[in-house]
Amino acid sequence: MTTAADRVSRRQVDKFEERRRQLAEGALQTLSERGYARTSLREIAQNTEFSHGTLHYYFRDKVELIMYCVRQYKAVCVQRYDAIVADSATADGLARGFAEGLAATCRDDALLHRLWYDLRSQSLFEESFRPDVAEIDGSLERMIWRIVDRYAELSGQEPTCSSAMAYATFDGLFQQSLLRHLSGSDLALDDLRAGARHLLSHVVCA
Amino acid sequence: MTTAADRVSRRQVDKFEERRRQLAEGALQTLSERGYARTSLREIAQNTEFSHGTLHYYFRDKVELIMYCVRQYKAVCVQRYDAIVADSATADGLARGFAEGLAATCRDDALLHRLWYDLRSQSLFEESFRPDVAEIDGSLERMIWRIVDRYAELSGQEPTCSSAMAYATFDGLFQQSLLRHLSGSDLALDDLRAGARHLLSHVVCA
DNA sequence: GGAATTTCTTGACAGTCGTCCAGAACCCGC
DNA sequence: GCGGGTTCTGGACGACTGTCAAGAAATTCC
Repeated sequence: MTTAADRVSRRQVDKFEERRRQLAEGALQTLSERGYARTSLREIAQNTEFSHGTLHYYFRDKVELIMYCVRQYKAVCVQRYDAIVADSATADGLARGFAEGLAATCRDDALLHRLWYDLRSQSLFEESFRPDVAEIDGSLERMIWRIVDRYAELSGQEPTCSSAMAYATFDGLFQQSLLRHLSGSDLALDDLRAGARHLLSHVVCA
Repeated sequence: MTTAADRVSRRQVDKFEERRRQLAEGALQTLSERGYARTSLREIAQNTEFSHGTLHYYFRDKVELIMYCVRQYKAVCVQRYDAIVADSATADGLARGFAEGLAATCRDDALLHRLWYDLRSQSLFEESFRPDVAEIDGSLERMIWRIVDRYAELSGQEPTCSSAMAYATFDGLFQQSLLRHLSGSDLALDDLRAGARHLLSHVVCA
């Protein structure tokens, strides 16, 4: 049964979680504009309607806030491509949809992914970042593998490499494209599209 | 002709440059251990035999020091693989040498390359970093391309992708391997070797 | 409406940061 | 060994950082 105290506590927990989510959303925005190293808690708070003290009411310290943000980022990031897998009936259609999806992500969410690469680099130095970063990396790898696997299936071929390999190469391609796109290159997105399709056709064989 | 003043001035310039190089070397060491965001000028100075004030005698500000370090890193980094190209007489020998070179770099210079990925991420936020980062990225791309091109030549095949594509994928592979290696994975180096050979055989065709 | 609890603000704290500068220490030609 | 230039030191400065706690404000409950 549910006591009155449980109901109260439950609602408080929900409100608490909701505010955490809301604060993390603002933080994610500020972080993606300024980068991890240059963003202070006061700056994050200024882009919300709360004071900097509030951040310490909802998060123990800066690391906990950052990691909460990263996990929130992941949720948005991964599922985008599963619709493409579900909607594509031919290998070529999947390839086209995937390439377009990557280009759209690079164009529309450039700042968020810039932050992702920043935080992944930080995790090379800050061990406390690694578990969450590894988890996101893993879910991205699985996402890429669903694409590759479905592409192989649709084209009646077999993947020629491991999922780790596939993820590493697609990630490298995306990262390089992001760098060029943010540097103002007009060709970056087209090259990303072409590169993705080329890569996809090379990770499978009959 | 060379005047006495010229000789004096010349020697001073040399000494000045030599000390800059020496300070940058120490800075590179400290930076690679702690990362860009966590390394202060005082900390850099403490790992040399000089005081923190000296850094500002030889470098205008922190950015100039960092960029000087990065350029020094580049010089060490690129040429390593050209010997492999020159020494390999067969396609398979080149592939083996290249794969072993990548694994050795990942093992021996992990911290330096961790710093490279850190600084490249920083360049996504700090525009003043971009020219130097882009230049290093370009020289790495050319280095990779010399490998691929020579491999195609030795195996009587043609490259199937652009040099930008080749660099992006090999870089992605290396970066992922570095992350796993630094996280303590024993398989990282072997996977890197295998991945590199696999990738190399797939960027060419008859 | 008043008491209790949650939520939020504000200011302070102890550090650290990059930068600057007055002057000490050193080097070198004369 | 003296003088002038180069090299280096170490302290000071103001700005900024993450963290904390005391209390104001808002909300909730009876």
